[in-house]
Amino acid sequence: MRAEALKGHLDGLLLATLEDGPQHGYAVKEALCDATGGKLDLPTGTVYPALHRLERAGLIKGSWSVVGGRRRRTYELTEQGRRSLAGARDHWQEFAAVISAALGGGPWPATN
Amino acid sequence: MRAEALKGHLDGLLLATLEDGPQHGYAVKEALCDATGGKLDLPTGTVYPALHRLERAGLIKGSWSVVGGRRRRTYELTEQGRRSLAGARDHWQEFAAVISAALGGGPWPATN
DNA sequence: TCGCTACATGTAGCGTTACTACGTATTGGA
DNA sequence: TCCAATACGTAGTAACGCTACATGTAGCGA
Repeated sequence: MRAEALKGHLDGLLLATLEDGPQHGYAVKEALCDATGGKLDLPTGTVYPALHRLERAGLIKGSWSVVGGRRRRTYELTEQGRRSLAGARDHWQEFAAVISAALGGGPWPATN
Repeated sequence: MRAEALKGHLDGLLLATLEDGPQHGYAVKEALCDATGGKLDLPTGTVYPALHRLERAGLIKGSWSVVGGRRRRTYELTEQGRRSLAGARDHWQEFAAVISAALGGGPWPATN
């Protein structure tokens, strides 16, 4: 699955991945891949810039560490990031309902 | 609702609007607005270029006419457009399921 | 020891696409 | 007469995920 259609939704996915505890960038990518059964295998050139963007926006907070000789940048949600994640979920619900309604052709539960 | 998050999904919506019969551009925009309870009120600067794009791609076919002194460009689905619409619906179902799974936090019926 | 793979991070430049802002023109109502 | 709605269009901008590349370590097999 191409992530091109993700435009505007990727941030929420990354935040959701960090919800259960701090992760470093590579682990976030892997977790996202696992959570979707390998259907969302994002290139690192997508993940890292997105994480930088989230950090600049104050939604996540990163810190360097070294594990097994490899440097890692571990990210965790900020309070603002947690609120943003809740907003992203609401937004997604509405977005999905709207698109499903307009796209039609399939029985999608538009009720919410 | 901003259409920014639409990236990659708008084409399918436009095709779906034309599925029940030919429409001119402005009517497509209005129909999309109605179908979503006013939540998807696209600017004309989004709709017209998108229709041109779809026509160039051979998914819709346009023809000029004059109604009530106003010129209209009426579009209808091509056979290729019909197939593309079916593909867009499939793609949306999978996309929505994947995002819902990864975003979590809400009971979304991933079964379909 | 050499080379490969996985891990781990990063940047530069590109392409797509929806957006804003504007321009043109007709009809019809205030 | 002015303005809103209808109806079409383009130019330029911005966002953002992508490709491609660069860097470096750890661990394994040949």
